[in-house]
Amino acid sequence: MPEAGYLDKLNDNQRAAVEFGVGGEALSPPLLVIAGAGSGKTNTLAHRVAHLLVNGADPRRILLMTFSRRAATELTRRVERITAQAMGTSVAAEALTWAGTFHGIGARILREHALSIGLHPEFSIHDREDSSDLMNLCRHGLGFSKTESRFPAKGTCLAIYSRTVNAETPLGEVLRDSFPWCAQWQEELKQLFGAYVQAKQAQNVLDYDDLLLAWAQVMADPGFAAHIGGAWDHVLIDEYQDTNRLQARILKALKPDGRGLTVVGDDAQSIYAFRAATVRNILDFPDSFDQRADVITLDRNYRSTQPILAAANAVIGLAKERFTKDLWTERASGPKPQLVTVQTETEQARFMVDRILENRETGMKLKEQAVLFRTSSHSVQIEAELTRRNVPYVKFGGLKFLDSAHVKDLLSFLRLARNPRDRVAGFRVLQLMPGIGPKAAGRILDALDLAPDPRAALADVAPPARAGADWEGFVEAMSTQAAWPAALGLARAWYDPHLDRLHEDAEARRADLLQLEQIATGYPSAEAFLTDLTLDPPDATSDQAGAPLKDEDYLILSTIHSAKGQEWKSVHLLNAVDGCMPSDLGTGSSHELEEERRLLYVAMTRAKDQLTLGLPLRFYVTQQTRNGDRHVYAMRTRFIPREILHHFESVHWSPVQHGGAAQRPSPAPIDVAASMRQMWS
DNA sequence: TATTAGTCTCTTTTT
DNA sequence: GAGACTAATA
Repeated sequence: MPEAGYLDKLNDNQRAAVEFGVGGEALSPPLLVIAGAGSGKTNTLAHRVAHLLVNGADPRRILLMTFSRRAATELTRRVERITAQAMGTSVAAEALTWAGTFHGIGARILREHALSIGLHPEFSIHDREDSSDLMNLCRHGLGFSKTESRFPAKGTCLAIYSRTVNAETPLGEVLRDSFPWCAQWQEELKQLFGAYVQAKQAQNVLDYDDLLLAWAQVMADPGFAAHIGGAWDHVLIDEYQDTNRLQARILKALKPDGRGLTVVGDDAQSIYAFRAATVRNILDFPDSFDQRADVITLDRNYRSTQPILAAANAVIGLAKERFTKDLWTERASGPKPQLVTVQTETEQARFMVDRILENRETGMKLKEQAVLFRTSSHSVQIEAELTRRNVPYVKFGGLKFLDSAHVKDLLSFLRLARNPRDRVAGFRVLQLMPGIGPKAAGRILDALDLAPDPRAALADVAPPARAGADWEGFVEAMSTQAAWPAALGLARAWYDPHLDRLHEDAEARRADLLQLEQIATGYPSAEAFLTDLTLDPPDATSDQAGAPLKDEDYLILSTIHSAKGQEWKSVHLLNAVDGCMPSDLGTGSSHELEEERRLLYVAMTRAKDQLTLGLPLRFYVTQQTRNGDRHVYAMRTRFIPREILHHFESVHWSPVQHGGAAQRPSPAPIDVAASMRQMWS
């Protein structure tokens, strides 16, 4: 009998979730764990996996699907620790080979079985940007860019396509419910999507949706489904409230009777409906198998103090529909969350940074604090203030490393070298050379398309006169077969002169590319590198003020979406005003409005000890400049109405009382320290 | 045909 | 304040 002491620290419900159905003769019946914010969800899930291992489960036959790769890594790390404690020897985390996101696992399965399901094993994966570029090519090809009244933009087309696929809903319904202003284009869109799918197949590429769609489609074959599903005894899914119908269908096909299946989630934290996630998945889960799934609820919160939790409960308590109970905690002491009224966003930024540095003086590290916001662009003011006062920070969400032009250029070259039929990559790369525009690029790609061996055909292509010497270098770089990771060095050597010509700030961008090469050396192959980079791009861009070193202390800035699953001692939420929370784009249907409410709830429940909501009375809007006034007078968010205001402490702050607005605020202590260190480093 | 300058619209959250 | 499309120019 294995040592069971490792379960002692769990509470009764957590323990029930961990031990449910483990150790019996058969696989456990389906289990749904409703885990409220801060209820020890990850810990419970990790313990359940560890408990399975301790009871003899084979780690290679466990499938763990989480929302992000970061979550998967964290989970496997904890499993390793717990098993080490329980069994003395550690089950190597590498043995848990099947841990990742739905998309990541899908990509892996499709690649492994590519030949038997009619896919090319070297297919490339398009990220959203690439996908909308391809959609745009199709859109032009069909002549929809020249319609009399304006045809939906490429991004909108892709969003509509993506929703029909992920929600498994007919186009007509999607248009009616989510994109009513595009409803007149139904026939054209249908035609466009047909062309888009054809283009993807001809070019040997899959987009994000295909990773799920193709997976789901091969699972429709009972023999194949049994083969794939039989590879795992236990399937555990985290953040189940953020899965969509397509994902639910895959899950059902993997484990038709639900045995061995565990899903964990919290309907109050469902914030990805815009990506076709539906809370119905979690609500309908118990009844979707012959044997009804058991439900275990974790409602004890270990994270936040009572006043913070009370305020969060009050906010979510006003939701129209709700299925989980209020959370409770024994962390009684602590101040109420503060609602801080300031005049402008600039003042808000100044106040927040003051508060953050005050906290730091009392011993709270920057890393233990975070600034959260609804929209990536809301952070510009605070970023400026942090830079001015020399406070290091890292921003999550918003612009990614991969979104910058130079990184995309280089990766496109790499992709084109692997897969010369990848038209999006080709279109981009060719136009980097002077004298080649859309027309010439299209002509060259057409020639490659017709050739049986596109790589060889490249040498025969007549280059446009003006491309000249650049063209020769390009053909040479394309036809050189280099081993990995030397191939990336080769690509960079090719790109280098173009970088100088195209960008003013070539030096900064060159540093990014060097960093990319560093990352690349950690991967065994170009495929693995490109796939990983597309499915799980690095968050931070390096051109931000002093990209902090790993061991240095830095503040976290994050969108609320990217803050999922995290926690900090002190959380500062920007712009708790109507128009930002809820976003004025998200107030269309009550459906969307409820999601915005949950978003506020998620933000508030990230805080352990201190929660501050900023309330600028006036903020600038970039919208509706034609109406003249560049700013708007804001109201407190509608999600904190007067009835629940007593859960908060209202504060007015103005720079005059706090050191004076006229004189320059004296530099913060950290400023001095940092610059002194810099003198000698 | 490529490039540039100028006018227009739309602006979230992410795998 | 950027991307998309158009018109004018090299």
